[in-house]
Parts: sequence; structure tokens; C-alpha cells
Amino acid sequence: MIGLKDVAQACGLSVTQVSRALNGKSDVSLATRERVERVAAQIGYVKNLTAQSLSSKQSNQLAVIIRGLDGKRESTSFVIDAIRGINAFARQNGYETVVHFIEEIPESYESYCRQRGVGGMMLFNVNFNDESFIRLQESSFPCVGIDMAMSGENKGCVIVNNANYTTLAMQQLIKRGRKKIALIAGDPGAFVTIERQSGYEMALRQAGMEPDPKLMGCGEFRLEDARSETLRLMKESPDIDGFFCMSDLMAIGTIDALNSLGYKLPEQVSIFGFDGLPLTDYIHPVLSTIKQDHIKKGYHAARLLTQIMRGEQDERTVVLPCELWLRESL
Amino acid sequence: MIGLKDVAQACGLSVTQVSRALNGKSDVSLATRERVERVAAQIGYVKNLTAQSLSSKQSNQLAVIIRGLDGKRESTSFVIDAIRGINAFARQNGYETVVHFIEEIPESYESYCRQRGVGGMMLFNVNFNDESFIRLQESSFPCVGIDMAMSGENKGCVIVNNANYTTLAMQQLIKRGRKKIALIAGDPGAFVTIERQSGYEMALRQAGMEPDPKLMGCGEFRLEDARSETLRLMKESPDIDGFFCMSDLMAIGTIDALNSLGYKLPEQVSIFGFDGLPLTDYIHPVLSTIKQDHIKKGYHAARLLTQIMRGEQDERTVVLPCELWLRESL
DNA sequence: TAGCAGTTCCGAAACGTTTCGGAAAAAACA
DNA sequence: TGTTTTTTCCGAAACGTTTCGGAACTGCTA
Repeated sequence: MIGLKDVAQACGLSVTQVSRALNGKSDVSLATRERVERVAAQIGYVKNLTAQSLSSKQSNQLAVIIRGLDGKRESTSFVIDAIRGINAFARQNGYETVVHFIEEIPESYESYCRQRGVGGMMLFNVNFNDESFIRLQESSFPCVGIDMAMSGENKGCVIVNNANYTTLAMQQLIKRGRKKIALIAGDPGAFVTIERQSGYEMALRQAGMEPDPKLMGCGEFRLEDARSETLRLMKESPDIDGFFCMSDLMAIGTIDALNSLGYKLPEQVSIFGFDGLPLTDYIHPVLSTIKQDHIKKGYHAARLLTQIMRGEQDERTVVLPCELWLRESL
Repeated sequence: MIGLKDVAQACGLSVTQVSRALNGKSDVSLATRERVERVAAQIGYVKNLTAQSLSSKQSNQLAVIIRGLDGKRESTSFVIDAIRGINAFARQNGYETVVHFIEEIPESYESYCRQRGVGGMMLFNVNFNDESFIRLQESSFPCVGIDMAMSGENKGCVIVNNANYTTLAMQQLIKRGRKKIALIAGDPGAFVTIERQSGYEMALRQAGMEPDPKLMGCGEFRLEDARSETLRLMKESPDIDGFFCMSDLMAIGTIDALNSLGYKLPEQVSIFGFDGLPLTDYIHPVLSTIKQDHIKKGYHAARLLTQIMRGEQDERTVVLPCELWLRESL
């Protein structure tokens, strides 16, 4: 492997000087800098990032840690979108992104990163009441939660106002005269599930209705589970006239179930989703949903993380807006 | 940071011995091994993987390099599936996976990895006629292509027989009496596009029909493009009675376009897709498609790569089977 | 001419591991 | 007892970089 030493030799310079030249440091004359760059390129030198990060005790890598892809949630296009956003910011600002898809919860998120010379991380889909997560929350390791509130030293998060938008969506259903609106919930361990559930209940109470556990199913953010839960609910309460589904994917399951039971949509039953997947334009009835910008979410997460890592004090919680898409399924 | 040195000090041993103990090497007595492990855990030692990989000149990381997520292909659930498969193998065999989503083609894929101390990579979605890719192909750096043929020293690939299955699908359309079958192609730079196109043409010729450029649209693997291309084709040739779409996602676009034109499906027009997304169960008419197992694809890619990296001679091209799903849309 | 500042350079240590060659200690044998 | 083998240990170098403190030049001023 061609190292700094080889370049130095070829230039008749010291390793120190070559390093400084290549890194744009000050103590080097223009002439030598150019010569070093030329020679380095010529003999095919590539910097060893491993050594660099060992020596400098830090890397330019932003870690994204994503959990829970094993079987549970099938559509994960928003994960990709968030990564795209993260990547966009990272590239513009001289960082690079490494994505770690993990299954087991690490003993410690912090040492997981430290082991790898990564100075900060973004967390996705982690279960907010697991042991390691709580420890992380109490540490001072730079970390940004996506779709999950985080606070504390060197912590930040990018979220949307789930409760609020859910309430707004529910109000639309109620405004259209829906009297018995069921809920298809997501993974009970997820932050967003809890928030959206409270938004659902809030809207009902505001309209003078009492939330009824008989009208709530758990779809685990999976299309198929949403389908079967919808069938179950409709069997128990055939007069349900509206569904709020915590994800578009689950809404597709609900629609499929209702179709198979012969309900006319949206005349007999209204459906509302959450996410704003591009796909929802193409299902019938065209889905009413709450559009989130996942790319922007990722972008802001990366921005926030780098600010935290550089110690810049700033807003630590970014709340992004969503759009209410009122369409055929309403 | 707590290092080997600290553990050694706490144990009254040398750094060497502690390293050996922690790595399960031979030259260490059971008693000391246990003591070292206990002390290490107690004082909170975590191994520094950066230093390890610098010293040992190799890491246990498998890199996955994924390109072209910027805007082009919107649904990428199969990317996630492949990663899940890769992860599964990696975890079982003591490797870990790092995913690099890149946009710019690196100057050299090989040095991109070497810089990061990664000994081998899996390539996804790369454009097979770009400059750097050709150089890589000629190098001896361990690499496995997913959905793209690769050969040469320390190269391998995991593919499916795209041409074959496309022909089989086409035969089904022809068998059902379809006379004018259009093609919605993917990204022209993609390996699979070329293969599937040749399968399409092959089937037509076998049935005594001549492939007609007037019946071919380019959907770029994007739903929206497939939709508009379908509209264009139907306008030019309203008597098209079948579509072979190179991805399920594009098939959804085609179906949507045909619906909006008022065609009765599948009575007037048959549609065939490719991929076998779970979602295709829920669109109407239920899509006929070629089901690929992306998880298995990833799993085999990782297996192949590790074999190559360890220098085990073995089959270097894995061809996975698909399933023909003949359903309503036919 | 010496004194001084500014620029450009370099040696050596450090980052935390692994590993080679050999040394010390323990065990086995004569 | 001394000799050999086996087991257990250690010092030191190496991986490729960064960085600190100081050294060697250059050109300028007094």
C-alpha cells in the first residue's frame, strides 16, 4: 500500500510536510504543495481513513442506525428517503454517511459508535423504552432521533406533530358526518404510535365522543395485519363508517379488506392514512393522507447532528410541517 | 478512552497477553483468560475497531455500495430486502455490514474501500459501463455484483435468469391470445433491462412476431414514467392488448394509465410485472408477475463475497430461481 | 554585522491494536 | 539432580496518519 511515507520519499520531503500539504494546512509553501499533490496523484496515493481516524480520534462519518427491519415493517421506502436526505446534507458538508442496519440492540449504542470511530449518530426506529436507549439518553454522546423525541446533553430530534395532524385528519372525518371511526394503530412500542393515538382520542373527545377500545385494532405498521384487523373490527361492528390508519401501507390493507367485504368506498366508509407515499396516488379510492417529507427529515437530522458535534448551541428539536391531503377516500 | 493498556495495568499483565486473551488466541492460560475478561468488562473496556483494522490490515466489514437512489427509482423496498439478506448472513458469520449510499461514482471503487479498510464489497445498481466499474472489473479486488454479471479475478455475482423468465411470462400472454404486446422498459443503463428486453424479443420471434420499436416505452423503473409512456403508446396504438413491464412498480403505473383511458382489465389488456412486491397482492387486477427473492439474493451475495475474500475457490456465479405468478391481470 | 520576524520545514511521539521472536516459568522426563 | 519439552508470558516493532515543539532557512531592519 502506498502511504504518506512513499510520497514523502518521492518528493524528498518529510512525512509531516506531505501530510500538511495534502490537508491544506498552513505551514507549507505553494510550490511544494503543488508538487506534493502532483506526485501523490502520480504514484497513486490514497489516504488511509482508518489511520486518519485513529490518529485524529475522530472521523467524518455520520452513522445512521436503523433497527427493526427484520420482518416487521415491510415497506420501508421512507427509510430510504430519510437516508437520501441525510446523504444530501452530508455530501454538501464534507461528511459521509454509513448506515448500520442492526437487529440486536447493542449493549451500548455509544460504545458501538466509539468502537468504530464515529462521533455521532442518528437513530431510526429504535424502541424508546429499551435499556440501552435509556442509557444513551443519559450519556453525552451526540445523537439525533428521527421520529422520536430526544432531549438531554448533545441530543436532538427531528419530528412532526403527530398528535396534531392526526386530530386535524379526524376532524375532517367527523366533519363529513362519520360517527364511528375506527383506529388501525402501529407498533405499540413506537413513539409515533403513541402520539397519533392521543391525537385520535383527542379529536373524538373534542367532538363529544368517547374513544372505544372496541374500535381500535393494532396493525403493527404491516399491511397484512391491518387487513386482518379491519376484517375483525368490521365483523364485530359492521356499522363502522371511518378508519384512521397510522400509515398509508396499513390503509391499503384496510381498503383491501373493506373491498373484499363489499363495502362501497368512500360512500359507506371513509379512510385516512399517514405518510403520503407516492403510491397512494394510484390506489382507489385515492387515499387521503398526511404527507410527511422524509427526505427533509433526514436532511435536518444530519444538519442537527453535525451542529451538535461541533458544539454549536442551537435549536435542538426540529418540528417539520406536514400536509393534509384531502382526497377521494374521505 | 479505556484501552488494552488499562486492562493490562489492572491485571498486572502485558498488553500482548491481554490482547491474546480477549481474542481467544492460544498462548494464554484459562485462569488468566478469565481474569482478563472479568477485569475488562469491569473497567468498561471496548475494543477499538479502528485501531484493530489498522493494525491487522483488514476489517470484518462487508461493504454494500448502492448508487442511483437520487430521485430515479422511487420504490426501493427490494434494496432493503437485499440488505436484510446480506445482514442475515453477515451476522451469522461474524461479519458486519456497512451500507454506503453514494451518488457520485468514486474515482475508484477499490480505493474507496481500501481507504476505509474494507476488504470486499457488494455492488448494487451501478452502471455497468462506467469507467470506474470497468477498472474495478479488471482489478483483483473482491467484489460481488447483485443483479449484474461480473467475472474476473475475485469477482462474483448473484443474478436471476432475466431473459428466460421474461420469455416465459411473454409466452403466457401469447398463449392467451394477445397479439400486440407492448414493453415498458427500465433504465437503459441497467443490466437487467438489457436481459429482459432480449427475453421479450426472443418470445415474440419464437411466436413468429417481429419486435416493434413502436411498442416499446422506457419507464426508467419509475411509476410515473411508466404511466406516461403507457398513455403515449396507447394513443399511438390503441389496439395494444398486452403489456410486459420490467417492474411491478411500473406495472402499477401502466394499470393506472389504462384505467384512466377506460380500458377493461384484464379483458381488453393483459399486464405482466416483474419483482413480486408484496404490494401486488393488493392492486386490481391482482398483478401477474415474476417473483424474485431479494432477501435470498442478498444472503448469497454476502456468502459469495466472504468466500472470495477467504480465497475459497467455489462457484462464482449464483443464479437464483424465480416464480411465475399467474394471476388476475393476465 | 547582528538581531529579528516570518516562513517553511522536520523529528518524534502518539493513537490502540496485532504479532513476531524470543524469554521465563512450569511441567515432564531422564 | 540436570535436561528437555511445553506452556505461558513479554518487549518491541509495525500499521498510516496527525501534531507538537522546535529547527533551519529566508529576507528585513537597525
